[in-house]
Amino acid sequence: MENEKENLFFEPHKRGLMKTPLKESTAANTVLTEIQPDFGPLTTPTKPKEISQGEPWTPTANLKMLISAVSPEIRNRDQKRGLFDSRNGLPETKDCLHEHLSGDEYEKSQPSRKEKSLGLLCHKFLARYPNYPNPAVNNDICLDEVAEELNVERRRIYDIVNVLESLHMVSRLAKNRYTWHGRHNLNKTLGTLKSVGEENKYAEQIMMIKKKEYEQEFDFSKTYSIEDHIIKSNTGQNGHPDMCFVELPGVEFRAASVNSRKDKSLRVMSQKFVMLFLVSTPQIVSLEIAAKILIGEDHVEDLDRSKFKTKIRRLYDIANVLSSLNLIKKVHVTEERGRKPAFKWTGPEISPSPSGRGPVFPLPCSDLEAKRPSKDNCAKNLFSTRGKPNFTRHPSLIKLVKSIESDRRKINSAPSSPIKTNKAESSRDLAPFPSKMAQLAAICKMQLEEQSSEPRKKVKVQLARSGQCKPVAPLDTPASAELDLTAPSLIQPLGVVPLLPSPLSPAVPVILPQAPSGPSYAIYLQPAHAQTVTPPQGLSPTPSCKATKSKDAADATTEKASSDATKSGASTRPGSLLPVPERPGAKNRDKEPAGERGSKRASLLEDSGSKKKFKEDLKGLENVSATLFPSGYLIPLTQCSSLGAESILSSKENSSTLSPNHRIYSSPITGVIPVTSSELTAVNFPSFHVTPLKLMVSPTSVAAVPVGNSPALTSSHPVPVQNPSSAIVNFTLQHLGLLSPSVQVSASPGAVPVSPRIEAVSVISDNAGTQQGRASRYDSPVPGQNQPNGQSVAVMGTQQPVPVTPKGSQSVAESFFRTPGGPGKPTGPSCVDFDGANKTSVGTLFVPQRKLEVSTEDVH
DNA sequence: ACCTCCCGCCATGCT
DNA sequence: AGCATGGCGGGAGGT
Repeated sequence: MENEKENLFFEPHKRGLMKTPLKESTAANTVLTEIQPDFGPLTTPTKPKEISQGEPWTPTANLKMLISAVSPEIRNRDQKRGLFDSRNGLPETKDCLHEHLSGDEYEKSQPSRKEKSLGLLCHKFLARYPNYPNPAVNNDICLDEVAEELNVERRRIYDIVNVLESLHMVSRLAKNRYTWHGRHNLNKTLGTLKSVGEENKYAEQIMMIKKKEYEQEFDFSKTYSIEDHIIKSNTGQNGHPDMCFVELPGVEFRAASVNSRKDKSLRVMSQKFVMLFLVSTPQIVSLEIAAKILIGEDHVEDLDRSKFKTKIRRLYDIANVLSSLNLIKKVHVTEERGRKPAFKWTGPEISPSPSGRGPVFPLPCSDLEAKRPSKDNCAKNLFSTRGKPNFTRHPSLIKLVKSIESDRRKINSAPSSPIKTNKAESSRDLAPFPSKMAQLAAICKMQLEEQSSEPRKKVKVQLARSGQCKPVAPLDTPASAELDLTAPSLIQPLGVVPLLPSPLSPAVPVILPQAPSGPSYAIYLQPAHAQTVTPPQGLSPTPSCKATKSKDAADATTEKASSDATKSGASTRPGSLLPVPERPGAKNRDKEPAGERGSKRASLLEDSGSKKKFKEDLKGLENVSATLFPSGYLIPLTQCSSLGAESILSSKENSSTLSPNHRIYSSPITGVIPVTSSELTAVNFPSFHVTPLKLMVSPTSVAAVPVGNSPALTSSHPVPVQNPSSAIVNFTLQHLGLLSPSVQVSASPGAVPVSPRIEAVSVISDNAGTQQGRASRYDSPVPGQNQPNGQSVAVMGTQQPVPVTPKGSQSVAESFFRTPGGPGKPTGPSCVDFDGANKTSVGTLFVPQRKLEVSTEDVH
């Protein structure tokens, strides 16, 4: 066991699969083995089981730290008890103990509760895998095995995996299997989450709650109602509550989200919880506030105690895992009332829309539910649609998303279902889609903004980039490497890019630029359409894309496209996937399945009418461009139209496989990127200083990150986009008005002058270089692999909660988000409401925060 | 007495 | 029916 470390990348499950989950007693032996050696020095209570894991990847630093943090107490106890032998080879001892000991003794001997804590368990779990796994290696995780090895019930593993999944550190492959991604996508994910959090106005909500509390202290009970309303409205509208799982672009998260319950709490709660940290200025979030916000809908005050308590319990679970990841640490906030447990973000600073623009997009659940028959209601409990319809996203979007998800699920989820071979595939298939949408949306925004100023080229570039990024980052190792290379150059990426292509090309053999991408997209989209029934425009985004593509490409048949896409996916993976020996067949299967999926979907949905619908829709929309982005993802279409379409296509393609081409394009894109950032900024943070940074970042991200998706964009745009036309317009206008400067800036990332005002705020004087530096800060264990994404780390200066502009920004945002799903209808009215709400909220924002004294005490 | 949160029942969903 | 997931909250360990 010990030897295992040998490999740089070990395979997670080296062991045979044993199914039986053992309980501690039984499994004890096994378990012990597993634990890492790293601890060595420490007496880690836990079992050292496998040493192997630790080393290769991350420098064990993380583990050590974690362990040290966690374990000291435990160790001591353990030692006392003698139960643990943390050292290796002890398992036996343990067993003996058990056997010998009689009831009481035995029990005593058993690990104390702490030893069984989720946090510790999580450390053990994490210790098994490198932070930056080699994509080439098989990184599958067998839950049963892990449970056995760690000697815990499977239920606990689910808790961990669910949280990790929310961060896209793992993704579900199949029934009992997950794929370990490590921190490769972490920054990107965080960036996306931040963007989404901003969209949801979490910061505002937090302030409101604090304010409320503050008032309460003074017995201003009345304020509650008002505030509550506000909160509710925000939540609902913004969609927090509604939000479903936020998916990232590249990584194959799609798979992860597959499960039926996907949207449920733990995962979503985890993401929301993280969002709170990313959005709040002090980056300290108390459990109480988090619980209130997460509960959202319910009247905060009214919350039943039980519900509140339950929420808190869950938050502890999540916090334990996040703590193990070193993303947060426990602290206490002292307020007038007293000390409250809270957590402080200790993870990397994230720029709102770090690298990717498009990758992420939150899935809207609530609305869809209603509309959709689908069983999976996103939020059964938490987000309950019930309370209010919240949605950040338009119904149409939601529908799309759901449909997509459902498809995915069907495809992926089947527990028994064969494992998806490569992430690449799956990710490409599914992931791209969403991300693309997001990207598109972002692009559109950009375009809109830029319209005035800049030409489409940028747009295209961006698109291309986005496309590229996604595919590349997650999957291909090589890509990542390349990316890394690129990163340095940042702005100059262009030059770099070219290089990449060649390397990539090998990896992604077949990928035809457009063909692959096109098809794949189409596939996804269609289903949605079909299922959704939705309005043509709104839903069709994907389809539209296809349509566009098809148009561009000469209407390749969807089927072909799908097939191509599949192929491409397969091709893409190669590099990354290789590792998995077993699966050669599987891969094929997977591929095929994908193809099938695509074909099915396509055939079913697309062919039947989706395409036609799309076209029609498009026509209706008028412009092709519009069409492309049907639902608003791409909203900007009109303006972008010609360009947009192309860009879209390219992006899609890129995303899927084209990496090479895309990359190439992307380089140019750099310019593009900026735009994205601007968009993001505009949307989310118009007021915030972020913008500048973003700009900076974006380039970097682009260059650096293969993934390319701009989470921010995605997040922000995705939902909103739906009604492209109106919404977009509004956006644009607003942005221009508010953001214009930023926008411009973004537009010309490198050279372009920054908008004066914003700039000042952001102070981005740093240029690309800065970006990079920041970005990497956090992780770097594995240089090469590190994230390609590289989100820009742009750190924003301080963020202030509510800058002056908030209102405008909000309104804008709202419009996006809100956009009524209806394809045709832009969301006028709804928006209004929001605005009102928002404004209110805005006012609220200023609410005095309480003084929080944070005593950073570490817990554990 | 309160904070944490483990534990495992049992609902949910898929096969 | 059987199995995989995972919501949920009782109640116990810690402090």
